[in-house]
Amino acid sequence: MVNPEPATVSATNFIRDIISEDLRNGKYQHVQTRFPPEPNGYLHIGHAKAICLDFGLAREFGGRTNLRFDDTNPEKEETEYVDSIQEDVRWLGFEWDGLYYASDYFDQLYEWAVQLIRAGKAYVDDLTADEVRQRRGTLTEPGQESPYRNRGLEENVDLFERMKQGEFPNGARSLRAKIDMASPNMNMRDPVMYRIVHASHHRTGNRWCIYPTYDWAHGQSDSLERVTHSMCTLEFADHQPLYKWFIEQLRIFPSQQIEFDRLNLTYTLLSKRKLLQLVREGHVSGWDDPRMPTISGIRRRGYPPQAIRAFCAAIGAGRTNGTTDFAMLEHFVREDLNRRASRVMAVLRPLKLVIDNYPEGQVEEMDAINNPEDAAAGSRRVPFSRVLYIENDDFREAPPKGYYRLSPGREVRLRYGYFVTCTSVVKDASGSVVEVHCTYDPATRGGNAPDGRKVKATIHWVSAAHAIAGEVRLYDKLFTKPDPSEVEEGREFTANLNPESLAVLDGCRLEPSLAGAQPGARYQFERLGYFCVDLDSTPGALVFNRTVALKDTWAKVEKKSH
RNA sequence: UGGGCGGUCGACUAAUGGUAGGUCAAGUGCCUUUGGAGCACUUUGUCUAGGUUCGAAUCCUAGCCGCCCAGCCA
Repeated sequence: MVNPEPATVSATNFIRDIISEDLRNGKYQHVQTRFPPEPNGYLHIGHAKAICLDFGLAREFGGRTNLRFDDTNPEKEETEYVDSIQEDVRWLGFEWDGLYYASDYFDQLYEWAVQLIRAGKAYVDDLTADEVRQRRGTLTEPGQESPYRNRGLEENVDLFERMKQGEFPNGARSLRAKIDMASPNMNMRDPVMYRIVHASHHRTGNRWCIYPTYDWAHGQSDSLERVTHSMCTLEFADHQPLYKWFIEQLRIFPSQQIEFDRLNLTYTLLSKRKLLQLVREGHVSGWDDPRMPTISGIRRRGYPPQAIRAFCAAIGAGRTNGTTDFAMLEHFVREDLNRRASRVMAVLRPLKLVIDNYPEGQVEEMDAINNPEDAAAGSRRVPFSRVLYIENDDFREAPPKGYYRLSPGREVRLRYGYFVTCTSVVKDASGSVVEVHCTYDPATRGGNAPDGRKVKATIHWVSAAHAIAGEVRLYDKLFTKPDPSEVEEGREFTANLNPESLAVLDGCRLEPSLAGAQPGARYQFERLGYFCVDLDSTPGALVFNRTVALKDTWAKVEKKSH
């Protein structure tokens, strides 16, 4: 097979070990997982790691995975996000077994809350959020109990019912679990279960004006779905005792939570809040700007889902906080595209090349291999003629040491064309080279010299008369610092934005086979990088995004000599 | 400072008391009709100090360092 599907998850990780053991010793008979995003933003590469774990591990053990939207906060959540999340999960290559919303469980949650009240385990508090905060205590000092903590059962039930009926304004009262204000675990200091929010919910409309907090809804939602292994990120480890407390009080199905480390990437921000800020303030064109680490952004950038999965498998999952090199992600993108992308020739910064001894008006169709990594990809024909465009970078009037490409008197190979030798240049008034003249050796057709002589460089080209025009967008890192959140006092992370993260090249020249290329199609522009057709393309005006550049040894050498 | 969770090459990750291995990055060479790809090789690591053991990255003790928690966000 040309493109073997890489493993969805790494050969081993501690979560797999736990699941295997749970199945072996009978703690659970099956595997049920869930991916529980809040629909308040777009999914990003960090979520991809969680998705690969949630869906990948369940798939591996013959289990099931639900997609559940944790929509407990009507003020932040929108249908737009629900739609994008589903699209992104599918694009990554996964399909859910059940599609649920935490809001599906609002009635059950309410009923259970009443049950806890009647059991003396929850109470309505009249304190405001500020007052609750003042009494919470600190990391080292216990909190104080609310004066409303011990009011009567019936009064609690009545008040809670009236909260639901909408008798009180936002924030006037809350329902709190009655646990332990002196607990060293802040989550156990009578956490809020319900707050009053008179806001319309994207699914339940105006039916409710009290909404469960995440802590109250999450564990019970898992339990209702019979989730066996509930994976989440490390910061929720402190909440586990609370979830267990609820489950024990209610005597419901015990889901097991397993925390793993969040993905961090160099030069990348993975905070929904900051990503939203980039969008709102117009630093990027939208959630799907190809520079964004969102799934929709990297999709538009041209990253293949297989590459994302291979990357997630490679980084694994553990419990140590770290930061993965962005280069690791790019490696998997290149590795995937190298095997699958068709090669074409495109000249981004055109320089005219005239072959003086090539017959005027003659056109030859040269055979070009579509993908040297995949014989099945076949070949195509590329028109060759007397006037070509070559890459501006591929000619130097005064070549530095180690530069192999074209320069006066030097012979190079035109890929799939002929050997040409530079004879002269034409300059404009300012002294820059605008045209290069050469002669070609007719015996080298296709790029082979019968006499066996070698050239040190092969450069790409397009025939001036046959090339089609196109726009190419060159993307670079969005931030200049490995840790974009590292800023001087009083500055914002936006100060680290890379002003050169986008360079738009107009007037690029593409080989004619690219005419009609469809949005999303991926190619390798030989010697330059991987590019994909952007959504902004129209039939007559192609736009390409640079997905990732090819590794460039020469650039490295040149940089070192400076 | 109370509680929770962690510390293995520069980065990510294996080794589950028995040879510290893989991937990325970096470097060197080979090869090449992409300065791509591929191939070969190289450099660098168990936080510290004690202890248990024939044997410790792994177990114990004590330190040190890092991350998380004081939203009616998730």
